[in-house]
Amino acid sequence: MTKAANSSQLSERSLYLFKALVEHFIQDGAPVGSRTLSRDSSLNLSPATIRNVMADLEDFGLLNSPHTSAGRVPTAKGYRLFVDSLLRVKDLNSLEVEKIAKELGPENDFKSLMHRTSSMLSDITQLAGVVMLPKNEKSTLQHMEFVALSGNRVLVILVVNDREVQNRIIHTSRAYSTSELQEASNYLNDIFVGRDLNFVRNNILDELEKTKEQLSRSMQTAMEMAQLAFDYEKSKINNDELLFSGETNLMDVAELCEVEKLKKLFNTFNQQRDILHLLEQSISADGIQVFIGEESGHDVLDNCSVVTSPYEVDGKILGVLGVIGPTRMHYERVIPIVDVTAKMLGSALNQNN
Amino acid sequence: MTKAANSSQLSERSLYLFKALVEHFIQDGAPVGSRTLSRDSSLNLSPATIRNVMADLEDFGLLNSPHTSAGRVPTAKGYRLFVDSLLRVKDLNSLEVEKIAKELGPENDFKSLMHRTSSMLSDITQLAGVVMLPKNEKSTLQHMEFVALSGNRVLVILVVNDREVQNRIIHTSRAYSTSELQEASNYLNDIFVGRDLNFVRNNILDELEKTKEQLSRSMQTAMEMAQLAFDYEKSKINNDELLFSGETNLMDVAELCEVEKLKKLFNTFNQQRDILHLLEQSISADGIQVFIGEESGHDVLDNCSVVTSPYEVDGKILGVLGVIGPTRMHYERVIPIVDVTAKMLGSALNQNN
DNA sequence: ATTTCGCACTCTATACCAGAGAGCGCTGAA
DNA sequence: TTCAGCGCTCTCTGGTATAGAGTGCGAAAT
Repeated sequence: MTKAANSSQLSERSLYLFKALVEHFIQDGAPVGSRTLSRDSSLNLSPATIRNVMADLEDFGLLNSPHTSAGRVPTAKGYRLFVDSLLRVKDLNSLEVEKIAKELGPENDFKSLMHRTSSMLSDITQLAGVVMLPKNEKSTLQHMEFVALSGNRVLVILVVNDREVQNRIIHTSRAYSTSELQEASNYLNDIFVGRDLNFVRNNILDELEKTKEQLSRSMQTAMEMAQLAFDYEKSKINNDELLFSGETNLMDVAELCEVEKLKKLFNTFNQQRDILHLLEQSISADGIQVFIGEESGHDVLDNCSVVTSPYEVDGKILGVLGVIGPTRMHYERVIPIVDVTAKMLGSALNQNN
Repeated sequence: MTKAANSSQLSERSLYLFKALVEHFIQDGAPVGSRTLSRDSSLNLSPATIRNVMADLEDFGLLNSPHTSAGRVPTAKGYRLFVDSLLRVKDLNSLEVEKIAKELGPENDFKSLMHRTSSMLSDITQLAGVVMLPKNEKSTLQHMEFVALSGNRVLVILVVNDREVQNRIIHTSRAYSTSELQEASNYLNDIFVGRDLNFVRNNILDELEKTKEQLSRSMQTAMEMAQLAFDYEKSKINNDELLFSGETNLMDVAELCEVEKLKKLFNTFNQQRDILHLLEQSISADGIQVFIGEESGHDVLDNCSVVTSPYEVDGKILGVLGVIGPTRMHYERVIPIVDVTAKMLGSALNQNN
């Protein structure tokens, strides 16, 4: 064992070679051997020397041989070191920045802005993009409205958080006139606008009791109707919190070209649970985060890395976006892309909503 | 050449054997040879005889040998004959019908009803489900509403066709009060409710001119605002006309286990164009339709069949739904499933909206 | 002490070959 | 008309040989 390995501290040269190896592997995808590295790295070292160094790196758990006589491949720990300490992030060229800016223009409404962000991410990186929608825990009622439909049905529209419009149809026991519904919504708006949605939900009944005497019979029914609407709102699970794009790009990635793996991965995307969990980890940490392969704890992501960044408006984090690709991705490009996109989405949301 | 081949009319027996062969192939996916067929078919014929029959069937273009000495496989034409004339559709067992009915219960709103339909189709068939949303050519304005938001923004809500809620945010030059907006929407509702959306779009300006004198200045601005909203509505392309589910199920299908094919197929799904075109063909024909493999003209669907049925409310066809799977699918099961689903979706829409 | 060279060894990928098995078409007999 | 038999074709499987890439280690060189 060489000095480097004993000192539990890798030499400058070892790190340099390690970096070269990782870059080479990211480029080619093939395990890289001593000879290749000797040829390509600017240090003039013989393959034999490099073999010694690589043996050290393997002792440190940074490298790994798929089998006795293949080249070496970075481990998850190796990628970690690479991403955290060795990686030199490239600046995006102005053309790319421009493209991002164009996609995230202010002429989009909220939902389509999110969609565009996701598909733009996948497009520009040629990997899979994902955007986590803001969690609507702190939903504030902005406006509510009833519209009479045919056949004893009433359309309830809720405007929430200055941005989101929810609607559902409820069936009522009798038909309501437009003016009745107008009256009802005016009354409810007066009381509840600006309040938290949970508060509204919990207090509709109380309010109903409190004002029972002074309300006309028709108004009471209207209130009950509103309650119905909110009960629904409660039961409605937010099952489309994640937007994916470009999953098919992952089919081009050599590491994932087995149908079995792809199926598992795609199913994970569809279930959303695991990915959601992963993204939620990143919502608290600020700035770019990189999850590498098995690190994440989800074995479906074995050969995958996830690069995420929260996006925020007025310093308040709304959600997380990111890119999913093979561990062997071009971090130096993907990281700034995710970074810039998060910032631009933030400012687009700011001026737009 | 035997008599059967000359008479340009296949014998009863030939057809029986053909049917047996197709069923066998659908079951196993492996080319089926004369011996197998001799063993499994209830006719007691020797492999040699069956070989003669199979040769006839091949002359008719119904069968095909992948290579000299494999079994036979049905051609597209063969599937066509099978589906059109030989197939005996199974009745669904009550359990399955129940399951479909449960998923399409009336407690769903329009959009989620469509989603459920699609995912139910894929779930029950273990193939990919697709639902084409109603084309909104004949959109009738049901109600419109303006809601003031912060910062000179106004939320415009359109209720269309007794069912669909559209909304967008427009930026205005000044802030409007709630009562101003109320007044504006009342006015516009009076004029335009029940009219076609295109009519509204085209006549807003006229109406504005006509009533210029009698309107207050603020009302005029409100009208302009409405026009803005409708201009947007026009530019908004309907890019989510198709809902897919269970694409990953196709990964289990042996015929499609090559990554390249899958990628092409998935990309086709994402582009929607080709599939949309296919489904539109089926909207005019009433009842179940089966597109088999290359027949459809889209070579991505080489090994795929598409089973579709339009769904209707009050005898008016709203859209099309269906299942996409390998040519080698269990038609006798899939066809009634699609059929029943279309009918149930129709009645769910009827009582629901 | 570090670097390098040389050599033996290991593992993979590829091609090639042989034998088995499945299936076909054809012919001639029942 | 049916069917048994025969020769032929094609695929699949497993075994073997070979080339290539890369390692590890000891000895020589710097």
